[in-house]
Amino acid sequence: MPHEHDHSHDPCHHDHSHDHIHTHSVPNTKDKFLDRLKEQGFKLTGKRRSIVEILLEEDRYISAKDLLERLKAQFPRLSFDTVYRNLHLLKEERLIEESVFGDGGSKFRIACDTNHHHHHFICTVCGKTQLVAGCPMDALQLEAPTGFHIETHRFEIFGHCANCCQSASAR
Amino acid sequence: MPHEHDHSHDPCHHDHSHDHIHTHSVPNTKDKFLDRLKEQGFKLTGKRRSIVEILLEEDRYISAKDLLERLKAQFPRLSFDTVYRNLHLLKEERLIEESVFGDGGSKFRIACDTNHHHHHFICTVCGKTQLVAGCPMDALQLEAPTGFHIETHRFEIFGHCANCCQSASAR
DNA sequence: ATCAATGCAAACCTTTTGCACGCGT
DNA sequence: ACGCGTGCAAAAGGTTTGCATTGAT
Repeated sequence: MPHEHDHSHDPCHHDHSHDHIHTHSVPNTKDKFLDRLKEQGFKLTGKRRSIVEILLEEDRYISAKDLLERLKAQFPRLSFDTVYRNLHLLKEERLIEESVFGDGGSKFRIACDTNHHHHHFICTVCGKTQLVAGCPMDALQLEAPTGFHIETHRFEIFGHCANCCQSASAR
Repeated sequence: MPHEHDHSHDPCHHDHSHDHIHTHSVPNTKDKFLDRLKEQGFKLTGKRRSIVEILLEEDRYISAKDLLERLKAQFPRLSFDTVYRNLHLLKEERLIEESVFGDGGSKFRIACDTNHHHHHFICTVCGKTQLVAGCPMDALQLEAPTGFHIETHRFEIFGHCANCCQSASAR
């Protein structure tokens, strides 16, 4: 199982520019993501590449369904199972972020920053996000209830982004 | 449709103590909830009563499934559809709160306070909650991205409550 | 008597799983 | 050649809906 490779990161790693150059090309970032997978011993299949590429291009929260739809153009026989399997893999490798939305459905976006803890403004129309400055766990000087052991927290601000506000008023 | 009754609240409303007195009786609160439904023109069926009662007794986040299970004792032929229909109704009337948990499943709890905005510490084991003092939207002096129109936010702190910490270490 | 509430069954949607085959390494 | 990755099909959850019946008012 490739998952079990050690997580020490290769300090001497350069970005190689090769194949698959896209319109909205994201210079080295893409390779950084793919290399990370390779380091971990995962195979770089065309589908896996494309999922990373699309998520990078989109740069917003997107559902498995929408993602599959985009991928179908390239891989007509692709189905949900593979998409989910890859999304789970990418999430475990911390290359993407998942958020469960109000309707109970999950959406995924490329990791904004693999190192820093952060929260998002999220546009409920298009899924675009923007970073929130600060974290409530620091800002609120809260003391946990006696004996309560904090594991995680969730903080998200939902609304319409500038673009989607426009289109809404232009209606 | 009773839903369409006006939402002006009756200023002169007293709690009547009648039928259905329970072990963990929650004095007037229960009637307050039921009266609210009656005011809105909804029928007070046995099932609806019981759902409110159970949610009041539990006083924690509980899944539709767990709720159904508890109700089955009293109403063996009760099924999910009715539970969900009632949960939706209660949510619309703001008598209960819903939260989508990490696994994508919804859980419900009796409304803590119909008037005040609040956030929760939530025990991921038993669902018990405790109020968080303050709201990140106030604490963080954040300015929304230009043109971003904030609609809602979500802030929840997950972990193990004192009780569930104990049982875990007692293992 | 009326109309909301319920039971039943079935549909729906998202996500997951088993298994045999295909493909990246 | 090895073993992960994939397609297919099917199952699994959780939630919703249509319709006829029951029941609260």
